[in-house]
Amino acid sequence: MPYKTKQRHAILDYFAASPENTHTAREIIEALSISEATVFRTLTHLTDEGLLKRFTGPHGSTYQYSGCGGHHMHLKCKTCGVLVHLECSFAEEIMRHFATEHHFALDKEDTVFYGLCENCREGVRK
Amino acid sequence: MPYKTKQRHAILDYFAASPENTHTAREIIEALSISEATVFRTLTHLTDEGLLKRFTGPHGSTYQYSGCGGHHMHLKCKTCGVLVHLECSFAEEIMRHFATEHHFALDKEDTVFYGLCENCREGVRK
DNA sequence: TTCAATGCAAAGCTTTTGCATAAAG
DNA sequence: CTTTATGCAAAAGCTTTGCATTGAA
Repeated sequence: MPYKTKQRHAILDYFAASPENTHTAREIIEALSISEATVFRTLTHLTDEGLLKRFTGPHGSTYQYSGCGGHHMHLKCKTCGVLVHLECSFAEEIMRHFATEHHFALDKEDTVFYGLCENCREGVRK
Repeated sequence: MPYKTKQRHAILDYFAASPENTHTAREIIEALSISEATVFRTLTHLTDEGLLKRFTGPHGSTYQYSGCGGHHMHLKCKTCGVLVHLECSFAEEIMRHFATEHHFALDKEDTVFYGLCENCREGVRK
């Protein structure tokens, strides 16, 4: 089981303070003045434990608070990065469709829908 | 417009030869003996042109042939990496649900469902 | 005391860039 | 002749690892 260290707490608090935003390892390193090694190791642990969600992009990974740890899909806005938790019975419908029609067992945890949220959609129109 | 070079052709042929598989930059570099710089530059160009699809993971990117270039969602198997093109009217239903119920404009091109394909699912059971 | 976590520095990887040369249009 | 592509080597990131030390249980 993980030890309750000052660093681990600081990092988790940082994410919990803005559950709607994603943060990079670099950002944590600079904001909290914790060593690179510790930040990367802790981010990996927290992700493995399900407390954070990791998004891997072309220029490295970003992480986001996932305190709920629920088994559900997510919607992610390509512009502002906000992550919407999809607690919706329609998810089951999607699962069923892929299973019966495409012989594909969807992984809820890992599936992320990408698109534009309401706010950013309006921004585009302007 | 891009020049028709020997290297560009070789790379595109390599992908076209196995449209159902993903390949890494390193693999291309070694298999075709083309310089790193050229491979990365060409992969970027081909992805921008829509001829390849890029998947970014924790340890680098993988690319897959995408000749069809269609506007549809994809299913990707987490185990074998196979990419299934989702040409299915259910996609419209999903779009509509997210738009009306979640005010979210899904991006078909970028949305990838992750899970296990039929073959790999059977493998797990053994 | 025991075992995990930290920090520092060094190393590993993937990917990018500068620049001279070669090839395509 | 003009413009893009190539190759090499160097550099830039992001992330990981080794090792001695610190701190939690």
